[in-house]
Amino acid sequence: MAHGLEGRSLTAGETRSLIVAAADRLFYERGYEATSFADIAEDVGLSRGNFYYHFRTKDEILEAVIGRRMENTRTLLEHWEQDSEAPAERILRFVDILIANRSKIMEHGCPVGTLCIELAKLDHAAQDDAAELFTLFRDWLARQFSGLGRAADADALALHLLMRSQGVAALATAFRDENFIRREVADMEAWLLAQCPAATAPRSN
Amino acid sequence: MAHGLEGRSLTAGETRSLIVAAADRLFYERGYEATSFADIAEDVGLSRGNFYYHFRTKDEILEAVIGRRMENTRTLLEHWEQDSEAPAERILRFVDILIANRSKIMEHGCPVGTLCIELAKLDHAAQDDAAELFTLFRDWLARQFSGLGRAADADALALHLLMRSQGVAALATAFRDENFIRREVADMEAWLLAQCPAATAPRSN
DNA sequence: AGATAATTAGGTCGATTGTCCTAATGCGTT
DNA sequence: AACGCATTAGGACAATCGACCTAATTATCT
Repeated sequence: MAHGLEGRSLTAGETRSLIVAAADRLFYERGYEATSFADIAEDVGLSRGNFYYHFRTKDEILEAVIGRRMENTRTLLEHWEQDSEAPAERILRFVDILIANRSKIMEHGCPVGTLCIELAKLDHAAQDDAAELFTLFRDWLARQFSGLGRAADADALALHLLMRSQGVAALATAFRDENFIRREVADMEAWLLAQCPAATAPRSN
Repeated sequence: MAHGLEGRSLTAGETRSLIVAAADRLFYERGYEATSFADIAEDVGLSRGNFYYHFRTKDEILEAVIGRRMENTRTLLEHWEQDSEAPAERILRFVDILIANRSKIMEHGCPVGTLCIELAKLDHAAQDDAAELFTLFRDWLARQFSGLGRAADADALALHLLMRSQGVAALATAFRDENFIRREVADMEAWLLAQCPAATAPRSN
């Protein structure tokens, strides 16, 4: 067991967290619809009856998973903001997700993008909540571009970078081409430098 | 009825085509897994039993749908090649899909990209066949870039453009923002001009 | 027209889905 | 020790899934 609480039984909140963590991973790897109650319960090691005690509907689990991702994303972005001083460096952290997570991305795509697409096709009530995950990155990136002296088009630049990362993830999954990821990440980094008005790049715009 | 064959009953091949066309649309709009035999049969107006006469498994339908899309895509690319002389113009045709299909894209994403992602998550046997749809565009675009004098990096440029269109489609679905699509399409067109060595652009590379 | 093949309709199969219920167990408090 | 509450296990529910079969109908050919 990985939770490190073998000595005693779990509180309801802890069990709930284990369920949400398992659902998070399974929704990402297999998709929301393709993941059943039984799949999650088996993954956590619970009976389906016990599972129902914590979550009564599948929509409830989805909401909890999205909430968990929101929280994790907020934490991640805060850490990036603390670790790096320069906005450009922070943005590079975002771009490097594609490299760091390349294996999982080539297998299952981007967790956020694929969830949004699936929920859109299902016309699911939570599709706007899932899109909020994108908004988190969007606003954070826009703030970094503002700090880079591009306040006027910060949101457009943020969307552009998000767009690129989504495109790279999608094609990386289809072609399973790691070199393609590295090449496009390098291109994004070059693009980023070109967007920096006061940067060291001798390129004139 | 839209098939214009009311006067007589349909041959097996015609019924089969209707099934594949309906499955094509439903797989796109709702997703592969979320579309059932009954959904397709009802859409075409057939009984499930009759349906089974034409397709014995769901994988068979998927293969037929992919085959249909392959054929349609080949035809589309050939027409683009016939309608336009200049490679740059042809590439613009590709980019303009995002504008022409913006409504459906904002609802259900890109037909090719979303299918590839879903099949990847299901670890479906046909995922490589679906990726061949991308290859069709990839090779066609690479030929156009070669004709543009960029034979050396034609494939990389083709993948880059594919990547952009995928990214735009994904974010357009999540945010349902038509202005975003138009802005990114304009950016892609500007990028395309910049890639043309003999173009009017005074940019030196 | 009659025989043969192609096509269709309707029903059924076991498995799985999300959802729900009840009985049993664990645990802290008195 | 006994109570009360939180948690769990295991089964059961109707509905739906992909898949399959058979009988009836229609079309085609001799």
